Amino acid sequence: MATTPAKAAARERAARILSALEAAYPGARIALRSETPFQLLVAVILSAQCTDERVNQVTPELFRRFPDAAAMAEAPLEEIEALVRPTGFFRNKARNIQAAARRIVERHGGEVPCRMEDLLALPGVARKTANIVLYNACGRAEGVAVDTHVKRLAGRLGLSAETRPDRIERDLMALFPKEKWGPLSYLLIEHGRAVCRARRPLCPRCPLRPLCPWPEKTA
DNA sequence: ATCCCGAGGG
DNA sequence: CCCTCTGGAT
Repeated sequence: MATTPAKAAARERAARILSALEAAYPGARIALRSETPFQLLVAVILSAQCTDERVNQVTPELFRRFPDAAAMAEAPLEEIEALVRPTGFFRNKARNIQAAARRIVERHGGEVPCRMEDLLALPGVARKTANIVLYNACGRAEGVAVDTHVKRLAGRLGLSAETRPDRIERDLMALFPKEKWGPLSYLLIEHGRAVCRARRPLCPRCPLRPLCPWPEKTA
């Protein structure tokens, strides 16, 4: 594999950032609650532009009524809409959840497929959602889940100068070893929530301060 | 680029 | 009021 001193230096810096994150957030992992791969998929679809806490408030009742793909495929759409309304975008989310459930029943025997190509073919599922399902339900990461937190932190930390999620993901995949792709998302998300917040980032108490090129806005 | 969409913080 | 929260489809 061809490499350059600049790329090696970038990976070295990325490794230091990763070590600091692992030390600061030893328990970082997915916060969405689910019992099965299908429930995980539904929870991730619901998490778009919504806090995971709110998703966890609606999923217990949703999964009690429609626990698997077969049940969700037959559910009255209005009922799904009513149950997921607090998460926002409820019509799109309900429609996508049911359409995905039907496709899973018809083409995958009722079980969430563990192939990237099959996941991306599900309505409402793009790389961010597929990456999370692959890592958490299938036990292997084929990429880095780039959500709003990862996007923001990658920019501030100088890990990527891109704005498109797929390009940010490509940059992160080049910077970190494959076995870190899965955990990396949760470390960045945890840090993004606790310290490197979108609005008033807490730079003075940031464990990554010496490694961060972002100009501090707070004193 | 725009739309979908609710809830909470400041 | 404006911004943000684990996006995706048109």
